[in-house]
Amino acid sequence: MAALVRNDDRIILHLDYDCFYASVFEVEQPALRSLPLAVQQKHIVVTCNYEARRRGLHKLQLIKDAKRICPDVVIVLGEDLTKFRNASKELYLLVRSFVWGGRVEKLGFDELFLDVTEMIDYNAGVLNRNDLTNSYFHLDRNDPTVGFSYDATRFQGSTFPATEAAAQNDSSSLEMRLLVASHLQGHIRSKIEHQIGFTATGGISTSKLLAKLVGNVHKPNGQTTLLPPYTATENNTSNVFQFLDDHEIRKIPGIGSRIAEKLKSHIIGKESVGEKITVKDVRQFSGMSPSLLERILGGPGSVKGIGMRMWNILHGVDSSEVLEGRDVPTQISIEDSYGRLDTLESVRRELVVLSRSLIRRVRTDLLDMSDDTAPQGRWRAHPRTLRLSTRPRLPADLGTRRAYSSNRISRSAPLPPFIFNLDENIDALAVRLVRESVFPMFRKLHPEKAGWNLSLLNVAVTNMVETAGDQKRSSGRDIGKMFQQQETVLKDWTVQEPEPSFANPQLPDSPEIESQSDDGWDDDEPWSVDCPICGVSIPHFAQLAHQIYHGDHESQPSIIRQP
DNA sequence: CAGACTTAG
DNA sequence: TATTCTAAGTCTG
Repeated sequence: MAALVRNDDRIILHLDYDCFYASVFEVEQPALRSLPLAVQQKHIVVTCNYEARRRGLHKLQLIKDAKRICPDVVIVLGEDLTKFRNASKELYLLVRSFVWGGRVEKLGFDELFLDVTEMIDYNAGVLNRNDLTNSYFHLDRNDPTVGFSYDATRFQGSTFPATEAAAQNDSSSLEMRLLVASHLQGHIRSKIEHQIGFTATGGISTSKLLAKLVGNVHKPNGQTTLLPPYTATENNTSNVFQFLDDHEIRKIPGIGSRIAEKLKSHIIGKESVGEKITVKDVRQFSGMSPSLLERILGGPGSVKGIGMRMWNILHGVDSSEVLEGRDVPTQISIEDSYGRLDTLESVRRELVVLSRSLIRRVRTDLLDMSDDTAPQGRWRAHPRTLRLSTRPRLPADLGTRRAYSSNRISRSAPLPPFIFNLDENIDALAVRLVRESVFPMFRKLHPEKAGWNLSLLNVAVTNMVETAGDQKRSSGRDIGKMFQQQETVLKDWTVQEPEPSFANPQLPDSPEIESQSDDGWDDDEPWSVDCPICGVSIPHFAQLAHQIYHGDHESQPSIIRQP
């Protein structure tokens, strides 16, 4: 058997805000707290509060079923994610303010991973073992008045297993470090509740995998610490195996429907329709090994090294790091779904609506307003690529049993830079973007004029290039990368070509674009462009003056962003 | 790189 | 089973 190496030196917290979308409405309108509340997107309940769950509602239920089961349910519309995104950001910033080194990773809108190893090792180190009951947790190394009192003779919240074995008094033991961490977790959850109004569920362990899974044990508004021992000895069984073994494999993070199906059919055979299979079933399967898993799960399209990775996960081993939050996203996308979308004109109308939202989001998420020298805001990054995705409605004929597929198709093209013009109104920018770029891409994706019917449209910007001078992360480290970044940004700024360098996707027979066939983008207004040194938006006529102001790049004549 | 696929909430 | 509205990451051609 391969050696089992578990890394127990890290302390990881997982936080999950309880029924997040519903809670956002409850915080906004506290009267909703005592009522059954469901959040609707299109024809389904995407989430509901616990009062609604008590009455039989659940996630991803049809609205008509929800109303039938619970006629007095309060239904609110949640298709616009803006307020969820804002609440998520506010919570993230609060939590990050507690964690040394800002080691906080977001997973979706409602989950966080915290690497609190340094805080815990420091605080376990200053414990007074003669008076553990009156301990003090230091939230600031340099200011001893910042922190909270706690009782270090007991865990805060619940544990798994529920009853502890013999307590160890050694401050460097894993048990003591986890105990201290459970009090930090409790403090953070209480701040989240009292300062912002959300309850959250917490998990405390030594990896993202175990912290997330163990948090599920007491939901909602609870927290659970996975107790040692994490490795089996002659006398004790490992609590990690104890905990993991009864989990359905599909519930393990990293095992999705695809992998679960493959494992299932290889372990219990093909004709197993609704059956469950647990971690123990897989782990104890005859001949189980990383290489057997590699044979079962490998093959074309699957990730390399998947056998070893799955073997580790099934043994509770996860060495993945808590990644620091990024200050710019890698993509921004807007989508909507439709019951029926089968004419060019309706598609064009919807694409304009989506593009408007997209440009609004690009402005709110990519514009840094905290720079006094740029009153309109300074671009933190420029996306360079535009992507249109659609989901054609499945042919209804023999459609009951079709293979698994994501069923989305997409086309990408360079993003025309005029959308960064802050003086232009968003409606006009959206109409132009659709006319000159998105709609031509649609024609490329669906060359036939009719005969299709779409259930989804998605417009996205990707391929972000960060603006020079935007510190990657507050720590300001990794100077080499910043210079490298600056170099790649500068490379994008070249002397303007006489010809428009990014043409419309070539559709000679497209009547929609023939009116402006040969003047490209730079027909009317001069674009404002962004200085690669300081990021400010410069009108065309002021570029030379701005370059002289910087001196750095005075050797470059007329700079314009190349697609 | 573009496009499909997988996983996640 | 996907259903909603996203976001990230990996693989193949």
